[in-house]
Amino acid sequence: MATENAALVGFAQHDHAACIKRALAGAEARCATEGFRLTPARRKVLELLVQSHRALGAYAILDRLRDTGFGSQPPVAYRALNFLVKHGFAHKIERLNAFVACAHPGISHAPAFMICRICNAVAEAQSAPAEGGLGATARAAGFRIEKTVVEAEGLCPACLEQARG
Amino acid sequence: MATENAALVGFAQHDHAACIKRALAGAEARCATEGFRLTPARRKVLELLVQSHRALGAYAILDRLRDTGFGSQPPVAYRALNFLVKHGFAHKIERLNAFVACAHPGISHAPAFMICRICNAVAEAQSAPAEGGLGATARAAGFRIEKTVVEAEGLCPACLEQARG
DNA sequence: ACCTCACTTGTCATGTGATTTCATATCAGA
DNA sequence: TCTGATATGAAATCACATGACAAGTGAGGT
Repeated sequence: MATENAALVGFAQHDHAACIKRALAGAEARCATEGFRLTPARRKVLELLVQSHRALGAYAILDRLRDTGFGSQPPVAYRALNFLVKHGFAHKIERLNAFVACAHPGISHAPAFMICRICNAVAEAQSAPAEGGLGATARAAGFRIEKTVVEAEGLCPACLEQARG
Repeated sequence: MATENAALVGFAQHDHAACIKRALAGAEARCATEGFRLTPARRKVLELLVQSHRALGAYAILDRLRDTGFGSQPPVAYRALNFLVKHGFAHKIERLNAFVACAHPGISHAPAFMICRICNAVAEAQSAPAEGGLGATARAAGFRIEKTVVEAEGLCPACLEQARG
């Protein structure tokens, strides 16, 4: 049953098994068409991220890689993560020094994140700070924005409920 | 002459000596009225941050502290930095794992930062992501935002000019 | 003046995150 | 098949951050 594999994404339940499959298939397809090499290590790291559906530190990923027979030195994880981030399959959460699978792969991207400070669940949303007040400030200052990090910290619905308990 | 001490703040020149004095006096005043203890170590760290007027890593601060006769273990720096951040005298730049003095102390705060990827200069602006699209998304998702991190990376005016050269 | 409680400091030890370096292996295209 | 670009493995090292504990300092009550 789908509910057995249900997990948290964007703070809502969903069919997780299908979602993992879809994400990996999508990544494979895009790598094929764009000429990227989704090697076993990279694929495995993406799978780990999608599977856990939360922010994972590089060393947590490394542990899981080791258990699966891959190399166990930090660069193994970091190289795969860098590849995934570079091509938009994953994002780094600066606040947590951790990584999440991208929730909207393929779509143009100025991601914003909501991070629960209790359970560390992460939901991805869209943002466009460079088009708002910050963009105007930057233009006025002569600063050219190339990339933005937007991360909101707070309480996810579940932990909020818990806290009210 | 003021220009001798001129330095970068918000990508613009200014009278740095006066600015340092003002920042420290302001912090002292606020600590006095609110009952915080601006101890020598804390004051020194704030001074270092204001003086350098850029993002400093905790260990860079620690080095300077050591040279000035303070303790030389990491917690010395981190404790002072935590105090300063907690009370709004400084901010952490998540992207750089570094700290800057607050440019608008006392004023209510949802800071946004512009970070030059070449020279690491940092300018502080105001933001209100929780009141824009992200706020709406969060409300819809049932997420309660408590704090936001907004950091734009790009090129400051000087480095942009350099790059065009 | 003295006590006491809360807070601050100093230091050691350790945990966590990330990169440099160099040798080796694999793949795609000439 | 050669070659250049890219990917991997492994060792070492660097950078960032916290836990734990003992000792010192300050403000308020008695």
